[in-house]
Amino acid sequence: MGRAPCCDKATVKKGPWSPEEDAMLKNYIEEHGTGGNWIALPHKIGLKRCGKSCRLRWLNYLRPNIKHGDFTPEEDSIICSLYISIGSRWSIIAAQLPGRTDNDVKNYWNTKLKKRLLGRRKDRGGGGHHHRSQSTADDLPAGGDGGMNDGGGGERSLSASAMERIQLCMQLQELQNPLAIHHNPLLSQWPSKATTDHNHSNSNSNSSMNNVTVAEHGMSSSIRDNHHLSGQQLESAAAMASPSSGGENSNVVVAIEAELQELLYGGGGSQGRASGGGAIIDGGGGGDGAPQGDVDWWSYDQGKQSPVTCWDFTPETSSIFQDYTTVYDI
DNA sequence: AACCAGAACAACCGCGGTTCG
DNA sequence: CCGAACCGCGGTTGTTCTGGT
Repeated sequence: MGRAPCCDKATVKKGPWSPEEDAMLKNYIEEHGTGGNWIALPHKIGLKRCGKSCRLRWLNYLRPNIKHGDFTPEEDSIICSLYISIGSRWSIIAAQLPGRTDNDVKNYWNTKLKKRLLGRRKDRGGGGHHHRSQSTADDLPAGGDGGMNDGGGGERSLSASAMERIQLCMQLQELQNPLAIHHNPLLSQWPSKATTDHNHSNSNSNSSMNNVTVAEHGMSSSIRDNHHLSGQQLESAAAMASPSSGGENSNVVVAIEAELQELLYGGGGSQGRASGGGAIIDGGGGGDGAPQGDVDWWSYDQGKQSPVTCWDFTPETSSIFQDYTTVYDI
């Protein structure tokens, strides 16, 4: 049974918004608010638009204090680190970037950062570093080996973003220590475990056994319950990020933090950056391991523009990030 | 100057989760 | 408890812009 369409597609206008439509929507919302019902909103205003379209337009474009373009190195760093940690949870990532929307972040990642990070590997490949695990986006095949696919086609349950994160993680780790990836039990187990967890990802009350894996890594229940991270995502985030999951993985995180700088800004680039070398994930030993030299961008945020003051940093997201900071021992 | 390819951005689509009657 | 309506999110597509030839 299909879902009923949210609006009559024959009568609603599609495509780019005109300045007049923008003005109508903006004026109405500023005067009356959304009224809690986006579907009814266009009818009240007299717009021939789908309610979803109105909502999107408001959130991504018309809302006050929206920033467009010119992502700073700090923002780059936040996006990359969070993406590696939690995957394509653009709304959560965007919540850490004042004035940025999830759509903006997503576009920025897809068009720039991803290419900068993943694309760079190919350059390296030609430049003398030749590694065992070919982990570029193109190279990771359905039947790929290197321990990532555990016999029975584990890749079936891995999303593209998950694969991407594996690639990034492997790539970064290899840069740090070409041998380490093959000795990381969590990474080598991950596909099969993720498959198991993924099958139960929606049952947060019954899949206690799968949650054990999460609990072992210290993931809080509120993240799991409130934000529906799949077992796969939790697993990857926890495996890569949790300091409690073992020193080896902490090393991975440290490697990621360090190598992000190299990947993003080139060799020695971190030297010249005022900040951005910090870590969302302070894997370096339980909170003491603040990155020396560079300003960690969490401190930067807290000192100058705390997430709490973000324009869309709601109490809910605040609590979520409380969880993250707890989990990741930030 | 014209054309083309790739990049960047805006918007749409469909799905899962939540709420409410 | 169930189903419909709604919300929010992530993925994808379409359009516009920009740089190169």
